[in-house]
Amino acid sequence: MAKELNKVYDPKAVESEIYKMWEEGGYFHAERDENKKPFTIVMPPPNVTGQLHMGHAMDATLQDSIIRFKRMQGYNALWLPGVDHAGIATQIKVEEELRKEGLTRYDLGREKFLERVWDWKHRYGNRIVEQQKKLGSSCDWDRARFTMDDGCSKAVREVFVSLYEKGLIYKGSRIINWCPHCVTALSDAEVEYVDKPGHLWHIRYPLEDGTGEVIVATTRPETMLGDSGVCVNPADDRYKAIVGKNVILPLLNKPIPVVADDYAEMEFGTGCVKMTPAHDPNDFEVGLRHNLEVIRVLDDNGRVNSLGGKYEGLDRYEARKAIVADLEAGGYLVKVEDYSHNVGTCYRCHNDVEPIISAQWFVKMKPLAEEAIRVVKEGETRFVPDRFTKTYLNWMENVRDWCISRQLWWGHQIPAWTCADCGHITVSREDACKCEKCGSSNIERDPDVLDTWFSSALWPFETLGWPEENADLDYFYPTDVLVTGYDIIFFWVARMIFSGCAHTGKTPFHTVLIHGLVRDDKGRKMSKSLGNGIDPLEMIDKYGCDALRMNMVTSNSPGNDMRFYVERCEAMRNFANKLWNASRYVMMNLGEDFVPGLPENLEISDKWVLSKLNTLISEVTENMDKYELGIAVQKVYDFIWDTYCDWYIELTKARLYSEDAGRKETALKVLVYVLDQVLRLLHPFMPFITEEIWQSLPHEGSALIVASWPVYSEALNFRTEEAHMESVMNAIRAIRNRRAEMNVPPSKKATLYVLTANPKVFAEGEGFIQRLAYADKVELIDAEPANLEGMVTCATADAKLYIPMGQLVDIAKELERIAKELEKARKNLASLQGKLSNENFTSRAPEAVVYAEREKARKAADLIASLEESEEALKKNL
RNA sequence: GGGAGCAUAGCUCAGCUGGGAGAGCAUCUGCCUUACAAGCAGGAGGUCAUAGGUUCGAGCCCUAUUGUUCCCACCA
Repeated sequence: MAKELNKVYDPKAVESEIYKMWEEGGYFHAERDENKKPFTIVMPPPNVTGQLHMGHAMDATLQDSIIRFKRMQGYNALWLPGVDHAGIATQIKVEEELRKEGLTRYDLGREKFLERVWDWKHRYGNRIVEQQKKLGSSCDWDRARFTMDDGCSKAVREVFVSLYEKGLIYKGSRIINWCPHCVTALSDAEVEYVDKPGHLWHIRYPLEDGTGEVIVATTRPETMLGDSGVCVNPADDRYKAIVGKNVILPLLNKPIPVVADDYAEMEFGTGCVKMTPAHDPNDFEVGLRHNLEVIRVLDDNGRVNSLGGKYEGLDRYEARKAIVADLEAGGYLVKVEDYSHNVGTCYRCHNDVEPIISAQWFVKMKPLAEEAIRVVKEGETRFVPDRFTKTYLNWMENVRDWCISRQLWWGHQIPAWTCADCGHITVSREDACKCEKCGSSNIERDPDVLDTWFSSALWPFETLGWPEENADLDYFYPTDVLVTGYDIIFFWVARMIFSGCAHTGKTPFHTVLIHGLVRDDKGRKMSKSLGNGIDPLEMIDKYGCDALRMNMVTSNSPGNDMRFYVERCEAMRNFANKLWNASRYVMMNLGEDFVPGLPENLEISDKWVLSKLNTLISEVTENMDKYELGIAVQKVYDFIWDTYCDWYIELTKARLYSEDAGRKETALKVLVYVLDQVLRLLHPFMPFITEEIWQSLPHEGSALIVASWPVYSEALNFRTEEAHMESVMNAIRAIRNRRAEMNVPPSKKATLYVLTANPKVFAEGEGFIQRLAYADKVELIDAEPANLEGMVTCATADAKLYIPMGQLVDIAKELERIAKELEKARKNLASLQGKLSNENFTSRAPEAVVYAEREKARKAADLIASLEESEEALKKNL
């Protein structure tokens, strides 16, 4: 049974094998089972164009840890994966490929282009999935979905049509965010505002009647080509006389009216604002109120169109230059100020976004937001950490209609057909062939596709077969936890919540676990352009998947960003190695006939470790339940390294090397038992190494991945033995301490005399003290040695230990040290006594706390007494 | 303009329901002690940003301040 194990853990040798074993064993697959409670997580689908990055690693580690924990707890755990078609990103990728062939998508035409994209998807679409497997993700790959597969497409169509029927989707001309580079409309969420240095140009607009002029200020002078008015505040005395008059728009030399509207603020600039209804949302509103002409002067590529007179064809920034120059030459430019302002940029290509009036499709958000607000307010969906509730509600309460049409080819094409004869729009679940109003077959399908996030919003239920009624949907939906970064709360989480509520009548998950961003070691966002990204696959290659996962989950708390340190991978690799070697030690000592199980004749150290393990189990389970993965894993780490390796293994050595087969057997059984339990606790975080070791240990069941999660057992609580063991350990620490101070190497052994009020405890601990405190012999004594010459003393709360060190001991120095220790102990006691003599404390603090303080005071007093005795005795020897 | 996070050892961060502060890395000392030098044993290093307050007791709760990061918002 015991395999020959390498001295150094080699992740590469085991990871792919273990993963294959899991996959072939079908452990990732979840089938409906009415006898088990389901636990479902849907994976945020990575872009089909995606390359695995640290964000994925974070996402996957958290989700996989949770799903593995739940699976071990006996839930029917389903982690549902999939891939997103990623409209713009994918289309751009394929267009780039085409460009290398000297082609554009227009050369191919829509149909051929889409074939090309599908072709690309079939070739490269699986790459991200293969990379995810390297992270150890235990997803149900059999159920993997794609946002453009037939089922999802059907769901999208159903949602679009039903919202349209309810009047919650409409087509209208609005000011939208237009990206001239991607040549499509964007939603508000897809615009990133960046503070950019710019200018404020003050321009003179003469009155038509020659009686004066007004001066307007603008950050975007090129938009003046589309000006159709000037606005002043109705309460502004300076301009009351000119309201209703016309001013002459410079360069174009045309009259435009002066209107009065509250929108113009008297304090800002001159109090006059130029109105460009086609290129500014506020101006558009003002224009509606005052019947101003809407003059769109930029085309889809951001160039001035035919309404721009001599500037036609110029790019918006070239036009700006030309116009400013002409204004200056014509004497219209009053002044130019430096001015920093917020510019909207496209979240995909980072070019400046242009507000443009355009006919687009929108989702009416207010009615949908109501329920989405309610479910969160009433706790049906809860954010972890809680503070993101506010972020979410704030957004949802102020949400504006969602622009969902995109001028792309790759995506779900809008199921709307416009009739060329009567102009009616037919929206239909089935492809329409004639106008539903006039019956004409002269209809044309809307060329636009839907925002990628429109289909992502349906992810939790479209992946389970919605809109078909089916048993899987009933069983696994609503899902349980959604894990994602705070950067896509608006894009995705919010939209899933309102979509789930609207279409299934249920909030799609009860918990949203939010994590932060993974940054580089200088705290910068990892990005392609900075070149500071660290490749998770490279880390896996170097340190192993488990080490990378541990890096993600330790020293990290929900919602907070983390910096990625390669050193931490190294530290976690070391931890893996530590566990590996501890296991190797255990297995090396197992005989062929070893039978696992908890033995009857437990010794003090066994009870100590079992009791500690028991506490660990209950704490870790509690932490996991509260999604405190970082805290949970830290406790397991500490237990394995400190409790199990540094202490328990050392404590068992005397028995393992002894002739007493019975005692050896007991020790081994406990060693194996505790190791088995601790492997289970660690498995969600370090799945590979734990499975590999577990498989080598004697075990019941096929695999650790489906082994049961440890449970707290009252029968394994050994409080008294735990305390006794700790008191022996304290003595060992005290001696090691003294020896280290005196630079005595371990090889130099000495006899040890122990004077204690608890001889029974120390008699039981004799062997430990001898072995771990480097004594050649331990003797219990019942009185202070008469001669303390050459004797080192160590005092703990319940024991005094004497080590004859001959020449090494300088009595004067010993006295000095004892004096120092005494001072410290007295201070400590004084503070404890102060507290205990405080009536307020003893009466108001919880009993357990008061009791603990009394115990501390008692121990401190004992220590002082003991130190004083030593001091006295040593003085005699001076 | 609104909202939020963060400020703890030299560095990066934990610290769960308030009971006298921890880890990793770095550093210093001594060890190849037959699982592990990717290790063992020991040490040094913190007015928990500042000032108040609540409490028997505050890193943790409240208020204000400073610094810093982020999100949201249509002031030309």
